[in-house]
Amino acid sequence: MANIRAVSKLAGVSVATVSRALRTPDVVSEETRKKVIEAVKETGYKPNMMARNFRSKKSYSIMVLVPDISNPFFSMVISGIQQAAKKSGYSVLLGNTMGEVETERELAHLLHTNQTDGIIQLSSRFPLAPEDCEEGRTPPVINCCECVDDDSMPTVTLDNVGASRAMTDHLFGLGHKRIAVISGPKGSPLTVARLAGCQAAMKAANIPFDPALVAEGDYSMASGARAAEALLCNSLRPTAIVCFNDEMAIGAMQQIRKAGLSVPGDISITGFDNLTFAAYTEPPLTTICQPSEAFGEKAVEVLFDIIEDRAMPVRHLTLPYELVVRESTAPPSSAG
Amino acid sequence: MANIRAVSKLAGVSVATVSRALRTPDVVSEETRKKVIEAVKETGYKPNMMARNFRSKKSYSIMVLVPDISNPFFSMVISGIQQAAKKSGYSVLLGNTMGEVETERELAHLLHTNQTDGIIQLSSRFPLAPEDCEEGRTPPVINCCECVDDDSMPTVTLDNVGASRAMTDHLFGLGHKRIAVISGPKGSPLTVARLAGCQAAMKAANIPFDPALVAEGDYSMASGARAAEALLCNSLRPTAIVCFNDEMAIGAMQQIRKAGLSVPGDISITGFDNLTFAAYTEPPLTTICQPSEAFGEKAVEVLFDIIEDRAMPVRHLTLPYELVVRESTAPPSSAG
DNA sequence: TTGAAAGCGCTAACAG
DNA sequence: CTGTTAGCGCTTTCAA
Repeated sequence: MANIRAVSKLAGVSVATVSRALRTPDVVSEETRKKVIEAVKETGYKPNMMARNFRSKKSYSIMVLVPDISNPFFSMVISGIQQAAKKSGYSVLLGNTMGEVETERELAHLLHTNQTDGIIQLSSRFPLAPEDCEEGRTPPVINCCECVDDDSMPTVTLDNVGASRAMTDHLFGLGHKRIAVISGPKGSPLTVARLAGCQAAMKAANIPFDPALVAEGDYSMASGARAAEALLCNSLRPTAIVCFNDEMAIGAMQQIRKAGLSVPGDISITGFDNLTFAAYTEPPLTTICQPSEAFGEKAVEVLFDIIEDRAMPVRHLTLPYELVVRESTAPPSSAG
Repeated sequence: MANIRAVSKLAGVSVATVSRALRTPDVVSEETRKKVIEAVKETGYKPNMMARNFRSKKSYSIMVLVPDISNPFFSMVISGIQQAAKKSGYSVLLGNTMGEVETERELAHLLHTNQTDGIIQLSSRFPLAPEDCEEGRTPPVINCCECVDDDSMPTVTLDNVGASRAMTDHLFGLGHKRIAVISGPKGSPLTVARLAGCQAAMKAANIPFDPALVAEGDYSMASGARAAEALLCNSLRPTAIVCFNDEMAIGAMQQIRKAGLSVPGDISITGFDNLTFAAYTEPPLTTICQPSEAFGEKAVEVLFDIIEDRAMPVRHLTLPYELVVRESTAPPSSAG
């Protein structure tokens, strides 16, 4: 492979000039630039990015940590990240963590070995090992589309409280009074936020909150089915179930069918995320649309603010949700 | 950040010795090794991978080109790739191409700028631009889980002919005679292979192949719905539809419901891929299970054979499918 | 087993 | 505007 020296020789200029002609063309004369371009073509020269990055102490890559890449919601966010990164000439390293702290830390370690310039974490944990972050400056690590307990980490997040409140209000508007919830892991910041939204709506509607109507899931379809099964055992059956993601809603719907009940005839179901699949369930799912691609774009912006040490880094960004009403919600049959 | 020189000073050895103690420990004396380890700890030294890679002319990363990362099947394959890559100390660069040739080439170009050591392409095209591959040696580019027309590119693929034949046979076994197909883009190698499987089964069963019963889709749910709509207009309605992926099957099922027909009562439906969602559709989907994670692992193996210039590179690998029978298939109602 | 020294390909002062 | 020069941090001969 031709290197910069070969080009400089052929063009009859110094290597520095070649470098400049390529990186900062406006700083070399028209004539030299032409000679260089010509020589580049002739030699088939491709700059060695490894050398370039090494020299400039930047990898021009960011890493996205994702608990489970086969979750379609995360893939859409990642898609947004990649698009935005590409615009700035960055590439995206994938870090599938399977939710394991150890794997997360291992991957986050790449930051300190100069293999990546920044990290976008899609789950709520701060990924750096304690020994990895004793520096004074803000580490280039941000969170995207999750809630985080400590706010040392910049975030791009949804108005989760507002969204779940809007969803609960939608059900109240249809006449539901006994509303159950299939939540994420209890205690996780995201669950806490969404639960708060539901409770706020109930409070405003003067309906007491019944903890027995909250079943815990882990965002998988199987867990949604299990949780629904538990809820159906309740002496007084709920007339609606708010699920904290679409997968659990899909699992719940299957379980409800198995129990011989119908959606929304007997029970209304709602999801969260608006996966492409949500429009194709039977019945199509009422859900909250998260701007997944925008999440990715914004996350990249915020991260670059830190990486490039900009004066005014945005710390916390909240993106808007949208309630998407489909056929999985309807007024309760035995109204009142 | 402490560098190798700082460590060597503190340990009272040369930088070469530090490098050796870290990379090839068995070649330095027990005593020196200890001194070095100690100094590494004290200084908090982390080797600069950018420098290391630059020096050794390897990026230790591979790139996966994927037409659409939000397709759950691809994400599972990618997950397998990442796991296998990590085992060998490689990281995975993501290349979402949105199916665009231009983007593919742009990304594949990273190979020639030393930003990646190899490419796993998840769609059927050879991704290198012509001007990028005039070398003598095999480019480190392989295909995974797609069929490819020219066999210059090594592949890891499914027995697609066998799988679609098995699926068609399953339907014959149930008594179906009029079987329609919702295929991928016509002419694409994958479509050709799967269609061949269906036709082989039909031929063996002495049932003539009717081109009017093949509707084209693009693997999206929406396209599956459209294709089903077209097929339902057919004067003689099919009793079963073989779809070339699960998403199109899901779209088709919705369309069939909309037409007031039932699955499998009026029409049996089959998919391909066995997405997690396939077990949760209404009714649960009969489909072909592809070993998606194994795809990734094998692909990495084959790619490494090329990257590391092994003597006996495997060129073409075929992985086994599995027929998963669920409730979307049943004997035709008006049998015969 | 270790050290000295060269140099990977490039960028970035600093002079001119 | 351009050339000279000095490295970036590491690995890898080559000698000792």
